[in-house]
Amino acid sequence: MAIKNARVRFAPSPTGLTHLGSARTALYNYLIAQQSDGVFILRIEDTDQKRYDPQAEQDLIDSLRWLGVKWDEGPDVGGPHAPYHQSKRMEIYRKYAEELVAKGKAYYCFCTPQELEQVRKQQQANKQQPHYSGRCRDLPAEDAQQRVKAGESHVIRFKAPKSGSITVTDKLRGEITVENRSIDDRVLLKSDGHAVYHLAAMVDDHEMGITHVLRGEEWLPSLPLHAHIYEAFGWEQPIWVHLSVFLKPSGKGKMSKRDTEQMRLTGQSIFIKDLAAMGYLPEGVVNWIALMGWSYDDHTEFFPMQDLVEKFDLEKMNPSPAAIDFKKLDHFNGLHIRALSEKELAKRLVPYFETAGYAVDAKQLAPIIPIIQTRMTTLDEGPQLAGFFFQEEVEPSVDMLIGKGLTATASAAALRKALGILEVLPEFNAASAEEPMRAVADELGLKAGQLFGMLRNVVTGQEVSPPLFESMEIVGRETVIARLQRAIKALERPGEETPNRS
RNA sequence: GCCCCCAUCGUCUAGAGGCCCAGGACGUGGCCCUUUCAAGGCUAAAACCGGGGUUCGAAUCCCCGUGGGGGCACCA
Repeated sequence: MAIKNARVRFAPSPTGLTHLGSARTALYNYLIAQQSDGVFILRIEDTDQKRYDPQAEQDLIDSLRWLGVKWDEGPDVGGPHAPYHQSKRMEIYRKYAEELVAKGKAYYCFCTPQELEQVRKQQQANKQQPHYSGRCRDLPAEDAQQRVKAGESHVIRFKAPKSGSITVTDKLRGEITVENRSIDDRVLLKSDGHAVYHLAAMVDDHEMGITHVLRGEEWLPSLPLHAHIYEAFGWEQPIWVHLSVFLKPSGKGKMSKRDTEQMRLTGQSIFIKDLAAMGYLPEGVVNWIALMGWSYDDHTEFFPMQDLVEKFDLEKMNPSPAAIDFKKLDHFNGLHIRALSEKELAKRLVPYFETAGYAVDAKQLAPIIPIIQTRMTTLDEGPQLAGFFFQEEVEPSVDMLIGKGLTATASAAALRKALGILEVLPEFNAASAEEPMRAVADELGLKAGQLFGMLRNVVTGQEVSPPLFESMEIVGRETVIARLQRAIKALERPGEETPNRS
């Protein structure tokens, strides 16, 4: 069932780095807007001035941009419902809060935080669900008005019904019914004049014409409250969709702050920013998180963004929590690396070579792409794999230069023989070098692998490398010869007569 | 303590009463390809939380239990 012209929003509270959970919520919203020819709004929920962090907001914008999740309206791009920072919409919330007071659906409360805290403690001690005492709930309107005018510090509280029950509908879970007496008289407007989430989000969603609210599961318990607020205003509710939470890789519980730090130490992270630095592709990350909680029924798992836009479907979402699996991210990242054009991959590799200390451009990278593309799971592996192409000199240990089951002298002799032939080869390329080298091995009674292994170490300086002859061609005859000569010299130094591991 | 949500291989999931002695993917083991490492191909092991119902028939519906998760702020 296709949605048309959805108006959706992602409304984070920038208090820390953007992580996978937020990214997925943003992604799903974006997909719905895209596929329905709708509008995706980015709204910043910064009504808690103590916790708001401008750096976190910048990180949010960078992370979303990097992922390719684009918004139509938002703080940086503007739009018909500006401003998009809730801290700049105070008067709007005040007006609506007063409206509820006038309707008898909310009331002024003069209880101090200390008083509330005390009551709460007592309730907890009595093993009761902490609820507002109701002390100001039935204050005569005149008196309350008077005290407000006199400048007495106050908040506005919602007057939740005390009897009966309410039934709300979540797209993934169906109808949820709760007793009204379990719903508290929550604060809507704080004494500092800022609205609380419960008011600000409802007002904005209504004013911005939001049709589908996709948000984290942690909001599910307050959904009945939100439904009551909508009812109090006489507004029509949006379609509510509560996304399951992400669990730790172990599947045991939500990621705690300590967990995330622990994870970063081991080279993994749930922060988008880190993932980018670690060499993951936005395509890989998007594909990965899209499939945590949603699936497509023909078993397809490879999804470029455009396909997600076409295929994503709220009906196929899964309400149960999902454990994060970084192995699967590696898999998707590899898939997307291989799906990149050679030109594009070269371009994306440049920064990783730069941070590894190689000053190369995409053009210099171009020839090596075909031989490294299937060998990478993350972009930062590029320099490890192919750095030797750009090094003046490689530094294999003497041990590495000795062929399997050979002595140093035998190894030196073999390399010398190979050198003699490579020097005079009429053409120096992968195709022309392989056969003669096989012949050399034959002649010396060596297995091809024995000789090739030595050559690999000599030319690349590493035991794991891209294919040998292709590498030699790219490195070039001159450098190959120089590296061979150096290796032979190292091998012929006295005292190296022990046979190598077999 | 109270409220809410969830429950299929180790993990992500397919499964909307017979198509399921449960399918795919990741990971793991084996084989093939191969100069290393990958990629690719083939293949194997691996799950319906438990108990009651309903029904001719239940992974699928209902109830209870258990387990897991989330929430109970002038935070979002």
